[in-house]
Amino acid sequence: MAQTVLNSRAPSILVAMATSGGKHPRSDSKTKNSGQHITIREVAKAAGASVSTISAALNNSDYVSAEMRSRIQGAIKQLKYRPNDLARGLRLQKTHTIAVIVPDLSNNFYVDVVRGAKDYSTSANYTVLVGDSREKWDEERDYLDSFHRRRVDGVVRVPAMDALTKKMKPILGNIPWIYADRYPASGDSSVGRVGIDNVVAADNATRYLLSLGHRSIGIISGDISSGTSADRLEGFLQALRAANIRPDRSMILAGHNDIESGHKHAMQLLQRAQRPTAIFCTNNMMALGAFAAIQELGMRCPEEISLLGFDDFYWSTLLRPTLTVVRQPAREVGMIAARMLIDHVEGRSPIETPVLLATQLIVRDSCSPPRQMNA
Amino acid sequence: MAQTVLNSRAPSILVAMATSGGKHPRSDSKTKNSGQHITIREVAKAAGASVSTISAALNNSDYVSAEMRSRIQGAIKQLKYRPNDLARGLRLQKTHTIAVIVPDLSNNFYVDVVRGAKDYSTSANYTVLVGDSREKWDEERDYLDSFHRRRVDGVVRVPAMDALTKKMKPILGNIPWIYADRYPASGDSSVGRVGIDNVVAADNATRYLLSLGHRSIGIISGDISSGTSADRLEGFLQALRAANIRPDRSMILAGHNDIESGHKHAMQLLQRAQRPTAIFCTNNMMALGAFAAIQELGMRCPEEISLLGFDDFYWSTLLRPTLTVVRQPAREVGMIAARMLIDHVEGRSPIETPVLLATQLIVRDSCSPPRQMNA
DNA sequence: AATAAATGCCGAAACGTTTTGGCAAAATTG
DNA sequence: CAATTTTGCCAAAACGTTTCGGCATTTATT
Repeated sequence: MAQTVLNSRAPSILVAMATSGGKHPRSDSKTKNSGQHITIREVAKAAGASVSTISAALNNSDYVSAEMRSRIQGAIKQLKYRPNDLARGLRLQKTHTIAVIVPDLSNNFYVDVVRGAKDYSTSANYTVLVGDSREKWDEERDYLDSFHRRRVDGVVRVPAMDALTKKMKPILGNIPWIYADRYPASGDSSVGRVGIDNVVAADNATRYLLSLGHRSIGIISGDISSGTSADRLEGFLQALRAANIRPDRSMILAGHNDIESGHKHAMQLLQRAQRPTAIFCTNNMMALGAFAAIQELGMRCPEEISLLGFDDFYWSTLLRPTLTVVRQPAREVGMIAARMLIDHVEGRSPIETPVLLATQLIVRDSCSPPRQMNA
Repeated sequence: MAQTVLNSRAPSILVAMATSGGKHPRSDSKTKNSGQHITIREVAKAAGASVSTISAALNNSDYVSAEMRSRIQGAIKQLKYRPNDLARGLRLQKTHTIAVIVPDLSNNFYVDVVRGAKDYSTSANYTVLVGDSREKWDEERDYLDSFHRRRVDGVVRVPAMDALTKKMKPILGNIPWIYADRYPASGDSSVGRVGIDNVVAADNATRYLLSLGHRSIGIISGDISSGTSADRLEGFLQALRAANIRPDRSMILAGHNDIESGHKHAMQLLQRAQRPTAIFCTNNMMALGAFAAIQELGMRCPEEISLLGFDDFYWSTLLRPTLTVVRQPAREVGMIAARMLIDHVEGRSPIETPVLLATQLIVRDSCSPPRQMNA
């Protein structure tokens, strides 16, 4: 058992032999096909039929006699024939493929969006390609470009945070796309968008905090180039106004939807002389950052500070305290996005857009009434 | 069970739904191309050159004059031409694409594997397709089939747990594949495999528990149809033997690498009359399940029970206690798998296989010396 | 200056499918 | 039984690239 143990750093590249030999070794003289894969042509030969008949049998339409059909099946099985989707897509001018690009696959919310899109697509006989931009426009652009070159039939897009102002038409051309979850404040769109009703979600969440007695609430929201973040902030403010509380601008911080900015801004809020009694984070990563900040400062949650997050994790209940969050129907967002996109692609009449799904406030342990003011 | 479609109020965008009319508007009578995308042919026309010259310029090889080249660039930019990778792949009999299939994208370990593979591939001018089998062979097979039909140049495979006995050749044909992380006990392989040295990783981890004074250690390992799990169990036993401890078979439980089986088996271990003082879980999901079980039973960790896991999470430090784990270089596993696969695809001489990377024991708070026996 | 070689470009043939129009034979009709 | 339709199959033309062999020019070599 010769086991090579490589240091993870080891860059050792064992190099190149001659690339391609001068001669192309044509081994089989029987069939014209030179290479790797068996083609419909070889199936035809084996079944004693013509190429077009094989194709007809494959797309089981048309007139193919039962006998011929079974002969073809036999040949296919025996040769282990697999259709070439490149050729198919080229000829058909249709790939039966959609792409889904999300900003962060390590965020389970987006994994669920992807899975939703995948499941719907599968049921509609489409396959999906997934991209993971890691919140970087450059990566997103590269993915979109690649999707374009592969001629996907459409894309479900959750833009990276720094990509919200980018124009899509130059990148995607005629390929339709739909926004899921996030969407740009500027209304560049193609098929529409699906997400949640961010305003009412944030409004409800904030009302919950108010109902507990909180009057001084900090919010760590996303960048307002995102319509999503803007809406959540809007909902927050709306709830405050409804309760006749004047929002304190210094309590409103714009993060970047990642752990770091959640942490940074929570630190900032918590170390003020007049600190809030509750913090509302408008996405899950920032909530995690805030959670960490609270732990670091040794503050007791929820006794000293309440924390309200967005999006649920499957491991939310393992944290102490367990996290109270606004749960979004991630999977449904993905499913509906895929559905709308595919409907559009297939020329079916579109449903109204934007589609806004309802959220749910999952009350757990991280929020409680604030301590007495002078405690 | 979210409520669906609530359009209620249209917040920012009223969105014109001017999508496709019933008729297909054939606007351009000039070019032969009927449809969506601009082709190299139209670029040729615009640049006043032949198709083959455009191609030559594109693959910037060959003899193309500077003047012609810039004229072509101009036409490309103006028409927003994007090469069609379907046609390209068909002609070239090579897609410059590899696929990566992992069993669970909601497990961050695999996200990192994917990202590693993606980053290496990008640097080598390959793109990657990712599949997420959710631990189900059926889904994995469908993905592999799709990859085959797309004629990917190779696949990095982390098999689903119930897929370890399946033969690949019938599915993938001549497409080469490499195992990453998990591998089947039966040595069906193509390019080789890359992972960690599971035996020594588990051995080291176990020795650590022994060094703390634990003598009664439960292990929740994966199914032994997985070579990976078998190796980890082997390392565990090896460490016990080296310490002259006779392994207690009833302390060895085979889980399924998911939260549920971690939970179930931990419950079982913890509710025995003679319960272990430490539990070793050989993957991260099972560790989480065990963690939950401990919390549920209201046991104090590490005082009453030590817990040692596999794989790190980015949020491991948010749990209380923080988790002591064996950290695997997930990203490197992905990178090296991609490297070996691409090397193979391009006919370079392969490095020795299997490639086994070193792990690291991350000591945090979930393990401590056991309480006095009679406490 | 005559020849050879390099340069710059092009037409046509693939790559593996699907589709269209056609052609026989069989089945149906009058 | 003749005329028609249906059935079963096939050949060839696309789809958008790359590559191979040519063919003119120009440039280099005697």
